[in-house]
Amino acid sequence: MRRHVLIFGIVGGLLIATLQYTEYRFVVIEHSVELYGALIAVLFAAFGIWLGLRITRARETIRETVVVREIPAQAPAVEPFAPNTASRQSLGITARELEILSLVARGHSNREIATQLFVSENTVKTHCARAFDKLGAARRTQAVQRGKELGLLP
Amino acid sequence: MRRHVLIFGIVGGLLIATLQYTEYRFVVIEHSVELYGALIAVLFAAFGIWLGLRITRARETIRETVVVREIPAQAPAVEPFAPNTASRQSLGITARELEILSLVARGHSNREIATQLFVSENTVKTHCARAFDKLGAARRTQAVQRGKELGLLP
DNA sequence: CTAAAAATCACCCAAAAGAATGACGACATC
DNA sequence: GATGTCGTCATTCTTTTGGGTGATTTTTAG
Repeated sequence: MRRHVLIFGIVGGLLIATLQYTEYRFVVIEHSVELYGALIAVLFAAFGIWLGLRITRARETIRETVVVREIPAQAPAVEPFAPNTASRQSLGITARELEILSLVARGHSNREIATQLFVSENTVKTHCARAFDKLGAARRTQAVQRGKELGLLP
Repeated sequence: MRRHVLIFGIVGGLLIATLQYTEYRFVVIEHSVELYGALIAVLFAAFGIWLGLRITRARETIRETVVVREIPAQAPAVEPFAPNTASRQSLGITARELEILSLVARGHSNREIATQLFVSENTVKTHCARAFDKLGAARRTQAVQRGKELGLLP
């Protein structure tokens, strides 16, 4: 959070510096204002996207405590799977760990998972390691197997 | 979380103010290039945030419909399980390959499988590689997943 | 506000897994 | 006898995983 401001400050400072520089450099020589504008545009667009993603990601984690409600459950059609919260909590497996675990179970590599969740591969590995530890698994295939046994995975 | 936006707004405002200030200070030119730049900057930043929100919204809605029912964590009744011979043969997967595959699915390592079947680890790897190829899998977890989808594995 | 829990990331190292070859024998079948 | 499939094994090399440790940041709970 403080880092965001810091980064923003730095970028802003650089931007201003660039502004002044380009002012002296280009404007006098009547260079393209469009290029200059486009540069800032791209810069800020990228920053905006990044910020937007960050914001929504924060909101998603809050959302986690949502719906767990009983339902008639008569249609086994496309079985909407709900992980067994009891065994999950008794093992101390966090929601995030389970999320990664389910992606592992779908056959994704750590790198793929990292890309998909917008985190670093190292983070995925950390989550994996902790989940494996809590499940008493030495391999991901074993973890998946255990997870299914415990009703944590579909 | 929403503080991000707030801070972003404030800093943005400050930036614009600064730009205008520097304009009065430095500019001897008729248009304010900075103001122009800042304008697109803000515009694109907003666009970026909007885009970020939009990108993640799709994922969120999916996530929301997920949780519906708890599943009893009890093991499925001891069913014999007969592997689907049709899809097995149509893929050209041999019995031996399926045998190794099922051990992979149970979470065993190549070495363990090799020991268990009295063959070399290299042999296991070969069988694995061929099975993965026939299943179109790049990883063992993926192969297991596909195998279950196809009814080859319990 | 503060303390605890969770999530994030980095680094190093070792082990496992996988890809790409090539090879050899057993066996069935035509 | 030639052919083809299958199971077996080796070698080399690259990638992926996993273990261990420590650190920072964010979130949550009290």
